[in-house]
Amino acid sequence: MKSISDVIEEFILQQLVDGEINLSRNELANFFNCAPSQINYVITTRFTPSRGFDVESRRGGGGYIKISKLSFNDKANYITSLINNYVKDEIDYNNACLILDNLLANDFITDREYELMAVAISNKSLSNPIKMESKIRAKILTNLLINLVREN
Amino acid sequence: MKSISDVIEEFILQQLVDGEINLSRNELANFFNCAPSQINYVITTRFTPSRGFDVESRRGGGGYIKISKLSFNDKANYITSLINNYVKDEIDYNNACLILDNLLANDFITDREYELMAVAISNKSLSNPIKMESKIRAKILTNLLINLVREN
DNA sequence: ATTGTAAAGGTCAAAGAAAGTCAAATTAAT
DNA sequence: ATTAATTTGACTTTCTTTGACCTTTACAAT
Repeated sequence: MKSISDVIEEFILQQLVDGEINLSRNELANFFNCAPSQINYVITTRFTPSRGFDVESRRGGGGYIKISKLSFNDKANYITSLINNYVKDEIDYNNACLILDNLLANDFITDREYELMAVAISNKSLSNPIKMESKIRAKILTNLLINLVREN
Repeated sequence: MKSISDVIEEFILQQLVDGEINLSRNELANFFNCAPSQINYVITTRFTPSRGFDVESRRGGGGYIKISKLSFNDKANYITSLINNYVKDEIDYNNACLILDNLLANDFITDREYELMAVAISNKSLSNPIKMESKIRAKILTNLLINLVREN
């Protein structure tokens, strides 16, 4: 059975098609017949920055909760700064993995994607001393495929 | 003699005709009048990846166990044959993409994963004439990251 | 200007609801 | 008679729900 939190999440998501909504915590709680704090729970667990959302709110009379989809640019900036500050034009495998860890922790990539990326840049993939593109690529691709096969 | 585990296995298998089921561990245990952990036992012994099943679950309120059949029969063989027959030790970008197309068409990878893989092996990632691993890797990683930024 | 009050929303911790783990006890197979 | 497979249950971990109490804000009365 779907939890009430899931239902609320879906509901909010639907309203979010335009990129932004303003909602009233109490009204929403009332509508779904739940504790007002449940709305906070849904927001803190599902509408996190790492999932690409931004939330602002105001208390008191005429208070509100505004949820907006993170614009591309925020995410882009974050990743761009990773590129500029950490990757630069040279990086070893372990430091590269630290970056992947970071991406994963921020929910920018899934576990599977993490694996794909890690494999693509692994020493195993790159240990070809010859400069022929196609050979290197073949190795990378082979390792990506093996990774898919390995599963679990 | 048929054990209760066998019966539960059959039951699950029946529901699985559509390729996927969502079940509640407690309900099932209740239905079969067994310990909840027996469901785990059945799952870990019978619905393993190597038998072609994937299992995911969630705890807490609204928790569930989702079992799904891997859509392709012998995924490993299939992919291995791709490696052996098409990739070999050299492959150009366009042919590599044909393989990715194939994987995508078979639902072995998501759109995002397709992108990641394509970027990893793109000419852009590999056009470094120098044989220094770290530089090549940095390029690949950078392109993977840029790809993430582009997304959507 | 100051203060009081009601109307929001915020926090946090306890209770509840699932599922997971592990190992002991039992049962089946060889 | 051993070994392997199954069954059970106590204990753990994770996620959700609820409620009591806190803080901020707008507005009206002084």
